[in-house]
Amino acid sequence: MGPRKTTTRARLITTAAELFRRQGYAQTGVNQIIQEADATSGSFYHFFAAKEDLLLAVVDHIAEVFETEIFDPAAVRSDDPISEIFTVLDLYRRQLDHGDLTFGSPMVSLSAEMSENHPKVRARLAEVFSAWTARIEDLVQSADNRLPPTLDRAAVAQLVVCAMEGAVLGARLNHSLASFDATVSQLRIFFDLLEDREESPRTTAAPGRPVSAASPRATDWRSW
Amino acid sequence: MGPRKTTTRARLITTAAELFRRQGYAQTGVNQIIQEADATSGSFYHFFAAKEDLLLAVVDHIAEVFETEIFDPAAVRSDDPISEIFTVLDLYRRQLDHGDLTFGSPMVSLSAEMSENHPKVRARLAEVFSAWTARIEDLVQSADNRLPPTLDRAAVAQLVVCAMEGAVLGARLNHSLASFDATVSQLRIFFDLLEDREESPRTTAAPGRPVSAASPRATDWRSW
DNA sequence: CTTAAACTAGATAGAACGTTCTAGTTAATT
DNA sequence: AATTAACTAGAACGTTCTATCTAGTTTAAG
Repeated sequence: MGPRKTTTRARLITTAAELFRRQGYAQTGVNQIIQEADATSGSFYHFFAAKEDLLLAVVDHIAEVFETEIFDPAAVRSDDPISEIFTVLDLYRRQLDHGDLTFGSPMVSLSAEMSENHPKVRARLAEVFSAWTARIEDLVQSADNRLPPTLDRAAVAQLVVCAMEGAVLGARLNHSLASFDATVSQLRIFFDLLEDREESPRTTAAPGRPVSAASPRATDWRSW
Repeated sequence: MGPRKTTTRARLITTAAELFRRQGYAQTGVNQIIQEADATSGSFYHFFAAKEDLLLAVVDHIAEVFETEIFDPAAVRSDDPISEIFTVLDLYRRQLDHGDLTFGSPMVSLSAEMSENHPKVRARLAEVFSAWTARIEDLVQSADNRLPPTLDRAAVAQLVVCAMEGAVLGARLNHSLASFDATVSQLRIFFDLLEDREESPRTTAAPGRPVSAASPRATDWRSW
């Protein structure tokens, strides 16, 4: 057998990732991918049985890039778990700016586009997002002693991830990172407030919370 | 002249809105829209010069539905501006459930899909989101006296909208409203914390806020 | 050097796409 | 009833799409 060290497959994947981000999956033709990756349809269908298989490879590639470019560096350069969350957000932010006045992440674009037409891809994307949320949740968990005990760690992590993804959508739409920055700044304030609480808890809960029944009282946050 | 009371145009728009939500714009063919709306290509191109013109009509339709089905009812049934924000979120939530185990809003799907290929549509979508954010910001502004004066009203509104849109993405992806609910619950806590502050302000700021330089001190929030 | 697999090349098939076209029908106005 | 515009109908056009096919080239192993 004669395996060959090749870059064609990799070029197809990275080219496709960028095109999918900019134009979407359906609006990107195989021919365009082939052209911009300096390949031919022969090569393409040698490596991928169908366009959708390339898509799956792209998703895996993105997930990997996120690990090596965002989560791992954030873990290295941060000691404090909460500031690590914001390091993740900052590193993510940098990935959004593509220099050409377009912003966005292939994950967000693909997540919105993939529907019941592509159940396998949808499932894979859900997995990746789930893993991200779990990583954030771990970080929240690590800051345990600084946060109110009744706080739902998983829910906080989901707010962070949802706000992040929504902010990416805004950045893409407005050609600007302004709403991303505003969103992060408010998350910062949220965490600050959560931490402040722990040092000086209130003795009474606020009256009149219209929706959430039986909201936890502030005095329950810490047993002292 | 003989104008005719017709429903064909409306049927095309609502059918397309639903198909665009489920499948995306590019993946939805004109033929499918025509079929499911019980129309023909003759009718289609009588009302719309091109597929993209239908898309613009769909976006306008969605914006209108949001006004009449979400923002207006929320304003009617709420007296308190902050609870009105959460009424909006709750009414939005109901729009997400389509009964067929698929969740999502056409706005989010289209926003992610529309790229530089469709600058006119992108601009219109940005307008609509901008209007939503402005409405939320107005509500935050109305709760002025209950919130810390240094709080950036626009930024809070952007957090709410971004979290909302990100949560829609999550709901779509996971076939579940769980992450939407979790996100809203944390927004609730955020607002509660902001309001609590006003009633029982702390006398010292928390130490060690890693990113935000010159964070406002708690004692500045209210002059008393 | 031989051989076989890995890979490349590009023409082409066959379906789906958005759109156009001509012809016909419906409904309001006079 | 006549007229005219609004609207419907569906076959057909040209393009673009994904995928296939046959043929050729490169690479590594024996």
